[in-house]
Order: sequence, then C-alpha cells, then structure tokens
Amino acid sequence: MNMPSGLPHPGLVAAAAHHGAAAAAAAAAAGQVAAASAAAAVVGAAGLASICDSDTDPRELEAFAERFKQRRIKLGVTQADVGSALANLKIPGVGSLSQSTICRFESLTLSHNNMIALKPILQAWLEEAEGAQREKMNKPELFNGGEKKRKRTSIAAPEKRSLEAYFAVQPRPSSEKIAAIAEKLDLKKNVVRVWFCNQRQKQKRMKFSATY
DNA sequence: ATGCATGAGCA
DNA sequence: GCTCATGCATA
Repeated sequence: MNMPSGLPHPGLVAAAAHHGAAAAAAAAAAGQVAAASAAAAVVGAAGLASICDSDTDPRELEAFAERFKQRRIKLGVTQADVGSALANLKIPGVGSLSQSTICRFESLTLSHNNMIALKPILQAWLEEAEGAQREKMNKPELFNGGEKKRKRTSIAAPEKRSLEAYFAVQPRPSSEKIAAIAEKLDLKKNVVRVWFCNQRQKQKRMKFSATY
C-alpha cells in the first residue's frame, strides 16, 4: 500500500543521536540499580529489611508516574512540552524525548527498565520546572519546512485478528512462517515481521507484565 | 493515546 | 534477525 523504506532524513539522524544519549542514560541508571540492589542485599543480611530498592519497585514507579502527570498538568505543561524541555535540562547524555514517550511513561506502557531509566530524568525536570514556575514560558517554534512524510501502514481488523491468532500459538515464527502468513494475509513480509516484533514488545510493557 | 516503524547493539 | 528504546503519523 506504500513503501515504508527508511529514508535518511535529518529527523532520523537527530533521532539516532537521541538514541545514543538515552542508551547512555539507561546504562547509567542500570548501574544505579545494581548498586542499589547490592546495598539492599547487604542491609538485608545485616538484619534490617529496607526499602532501598524503591527505585525499581513497580508500585513506586506507578505512584511516581501518577504524581508526575498530576504535577505536570498542574504546571500547565503538555507531554510534548516536557519532551522538548528535557534538552534544556543539560543533563549529560540526555536530549529531548517525544510526546509519545512521555505519554507512555505516564501510562506505564514502557518496559520496566525503560521506566526506571526515565524516572530520574523526569523527576529532575519536574523539580526544575516547579522551582522556576514563576518564569515565563518560551516557546520558540523552530521547525523546518518540508521533507517527505512517512506513511503508516494500516493492517485491517480481519488480518489483525489472524495475526493475533498466529501469535497465540507461535509468538516467534520463523522466517518461513512469516512468509507464509504474509502471503495468506496478503501483507508484506516485513510488515508481518515488524508486527510480531511489536507484539512481543507490547507483552513486555509494565501494564501487561505479569511480573507483579 | 496508540499503531507501525527505525536504528543501534548483540549474537 | 532479534530486542529495546524511541518516534512519526494518525485515529
């Protein structure tokens, strides 16, 4: 129905840079997590059970996400605003994020690890924003005009139901299976492959995770 | 708010 | 070729 091939646009390049930055932040966060766990283990062995791992506690994350959203709204700031404002925070290795990501953080539709990595960053932004609440909002619209727009494939309901049925019995079909499914549903093989990837990723999101 | 997609990194 | 973090486009 369209040609979703990746075109090297400035936007994508910028996105790639952000990916690297976020990855670094995630790695740093992971380090903190490991340290926290170790500390908790030591404390536990010492005798007193503590809540040092609160940063990884799904309940704490959920509570924070909720508080974050309420306070963000109280500040009269949109999800998109938060995303771009993060860059102004000047945290090493942390750039801007999209409205999508902020939305997903608030609704816990990110992986547990992703939530843990983003929490300190958003927390920093929140404190900063509330601290400087009396300043005036600057909203410089620096947008370019016109690269080709990406088109989004739309999988019809019947096909989607079939894919879900296949996924139920085999979440990780081989290339051959994917090719067969693609042909039966008259979809591009790559579309089917990506659909399965996204479906698996969806299963791992906090909201659907059975790990708690 | 969410569907389909990209790209880095790993095996 | 997958996972994972992330985003554009759109309902």
